[in-house]
Amino acid sequence: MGRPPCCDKDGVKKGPWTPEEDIALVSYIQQHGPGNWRGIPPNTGLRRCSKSCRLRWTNYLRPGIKRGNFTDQEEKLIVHLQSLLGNRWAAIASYLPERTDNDIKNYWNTYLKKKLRKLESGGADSPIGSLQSGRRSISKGQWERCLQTDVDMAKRALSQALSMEKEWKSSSIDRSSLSSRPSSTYASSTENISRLLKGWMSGTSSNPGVAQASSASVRADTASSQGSASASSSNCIMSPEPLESLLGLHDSTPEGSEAQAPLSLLESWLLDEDAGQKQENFLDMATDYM
DNA sequence: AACACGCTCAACCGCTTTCCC
DNA sequence: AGGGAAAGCGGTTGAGCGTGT
Repeated sequence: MGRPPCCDKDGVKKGPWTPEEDIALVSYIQQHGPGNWRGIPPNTGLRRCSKSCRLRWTNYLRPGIKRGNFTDQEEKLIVHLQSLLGNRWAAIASYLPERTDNDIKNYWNTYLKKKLRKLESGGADSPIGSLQSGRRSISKGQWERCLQTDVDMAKRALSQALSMEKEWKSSSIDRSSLSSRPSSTYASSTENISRLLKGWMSGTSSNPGVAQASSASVRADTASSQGSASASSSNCIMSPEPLESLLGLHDSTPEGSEAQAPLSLLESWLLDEDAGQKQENFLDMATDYM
């Protein structure tokens, strides 16, 4: 017999979250930060398991989540990364900080997979099609080499990302600097949650690290939607700052350009429609930074 | 207007990995 | 070192909604 499900207890609620539950969860995380998931149900009175709380936060309530249609650039990035990393949605999501792994997974399963299948059977007149057909057109030997290169590439990119995260976590970077995130497109199912988070974000951006304790911080004001990302990295391999640099979300060039250079190259490589052909060029350049 | 069908996406399940004692 | 608990992750499900007939 396997371990019983964590939610397999009497009185544990399942199904869609109510606005009241969302507010209770956000209020708690506002005070204590994300992470101590098992402490949430007993301390908030929520009749949810810790897993459900974590999922609700990371997939829905977390500030900075972008909802709505994926852009062409995001689509291409997902296709590239999926071909590189496989179905490692959390790793892929780390390159798209405003998207959740669940969103990307859903988008892939419901749309991209079908689109690619269609393109494979039909023509390849889209960027994705050209990417895929370009991949297929290379010889077997080249393909095997590319495959190995892909694996190496992914390893290097991920190990670099991980080392950057360590630096970020251990450093005393003012997390409020992350509030340079462009105006958030975050949207919740309820106006209440949206307002709550707006209030929270405006509060923490002026006083980073110190959560505004009262749940009365459900503010109706239309404060700036600039957010503290201190709580938004729970499912990110990379820190938000390098990610934003990677994805061109910053206008300015941050200091420490040695770390930035390979990532910029990675970005151009990932978004390059002739990835198969230019991969080696990238690798040559990338190894100069290793 | 009513029904059937397909699509989307939030949420759950179960397995794996990581952490802590 | 080993075992248990918690967290993380990917696959899957199903309710709700939109669209076509």
